[in-house]
Amino acid sequence: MWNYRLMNKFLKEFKDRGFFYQCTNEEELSKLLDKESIKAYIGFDCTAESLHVGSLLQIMCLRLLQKNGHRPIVLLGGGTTRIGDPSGKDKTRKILDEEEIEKNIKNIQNILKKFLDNNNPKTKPIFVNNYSWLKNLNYISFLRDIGKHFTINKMLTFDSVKVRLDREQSLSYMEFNYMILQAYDFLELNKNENCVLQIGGSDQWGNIVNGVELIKRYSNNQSYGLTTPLITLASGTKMGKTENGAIWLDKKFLPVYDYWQFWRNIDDRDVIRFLKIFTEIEINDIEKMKNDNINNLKKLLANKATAMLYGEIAAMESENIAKEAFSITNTGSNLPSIKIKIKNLNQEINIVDLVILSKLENSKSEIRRLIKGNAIKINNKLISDEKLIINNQLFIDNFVKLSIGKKKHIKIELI
RNA sequence: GGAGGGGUUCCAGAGCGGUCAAAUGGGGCGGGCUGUAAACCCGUUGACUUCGGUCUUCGAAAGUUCGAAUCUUUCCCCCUCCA
Repeated sequence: MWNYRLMNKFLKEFKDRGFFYQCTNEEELSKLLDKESIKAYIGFDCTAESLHVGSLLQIMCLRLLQKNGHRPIVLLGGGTTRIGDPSGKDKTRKILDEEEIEKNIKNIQNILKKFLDNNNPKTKPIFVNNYSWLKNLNYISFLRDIGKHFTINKMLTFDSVKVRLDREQSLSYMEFNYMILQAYDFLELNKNENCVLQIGGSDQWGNIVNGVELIKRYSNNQSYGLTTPLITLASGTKMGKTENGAIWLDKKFLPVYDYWQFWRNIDDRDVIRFLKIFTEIEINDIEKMKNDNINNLKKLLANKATAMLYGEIAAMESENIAKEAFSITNTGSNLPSIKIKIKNLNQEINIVDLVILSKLENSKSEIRRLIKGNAIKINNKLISDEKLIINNQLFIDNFVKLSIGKKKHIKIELI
């Protein structure tokens, strides 16, 4: 009996770190990975202009492949995004126009490049866009060559389809075809790039298996599928989206400091698990840390995760900003700043209007409520009067520190 | 095609002529406790306000009424059952 100790190094780490959910044939895949350097692909959806932490696990998989000498293929779903994956979706998504998709692809590709090693010729990522082969498909020949390998009977049993049918939510023929197209992508990459493995989230299992089977039937080649679990937070919610918006992997949409804070504020129960998944600290070292001070571990997580995307310096800066923001003795000269024109201040300004200018809040009622709830501070001093007039004298070296609640701190600077 | 049920504030879901900016729960936000955690407790959750009020909301439009989320008409959309 084949056992864990004989497992391939990549696969072992994949499991140890908590990336593993299902595999089409673990033993064979392990042997193959031992024998040669392979190409594996992960597909990314291009419905949004950027990726968010929900995709980070897949990105870590790509890095792990590289680390073990395998070559990742990044498939940007330029074609399939035009269709929309029904998996996990209640309703048909709105269909994006061409320009938007092209823009998204470009942006997403840039993000991925930041995470990957683009220099080693052996493991350098290959970026492909499935639109390049899907756009020219001939319907009749596609049905004859590919369509004949799929039975409706089986397609109807897939979760993505079943859920929609069970709830009597309409599923368009277009979306119904998504799984065939994804299977076809795998076949295409298998033929042209000799790609033998597809990795994806657990919700992609059905689509991945379809690909493996299609390849088998069409060209009698063996290929493999590997899925990762859906990462949830201890609080039970899906990772990646908060009330205030998604945790984007792009500073255009989420400032570096906020990204750092996201990791810094992770639930205690998630810290060790996330260190394994989202950092590349050796597993053994993480095991040893289990009893370390939890807040230091969170900082470590925040620093490592931020450094991976934005570099060590940016991570350090974020840590320093946090130190300032949360210390009461400091007025926080390095805090993120909002610049307002001196003439807007016009000698004096009402506190409520000042907060509006800071753009941290956009409703005056809300600001008044916050003041009543002891949430607003200027230079660390609690504001209790909503009619307070702020004048130049409060500005030290031309700035004031404005705090809303415990976590939002900025510097307002006069220019 | 026939017969019914429904669309309410971020979500779920009450209300069914005035006391409704709309119960309750969830979520969010803020405060307390702490550790920038969890749990728990408290407050808050349309906008503007000279804090007296004012304005905009209950699928859309028109109407009845002193007064409508609540009644009428038309329209749009969703669901259940039958064919």
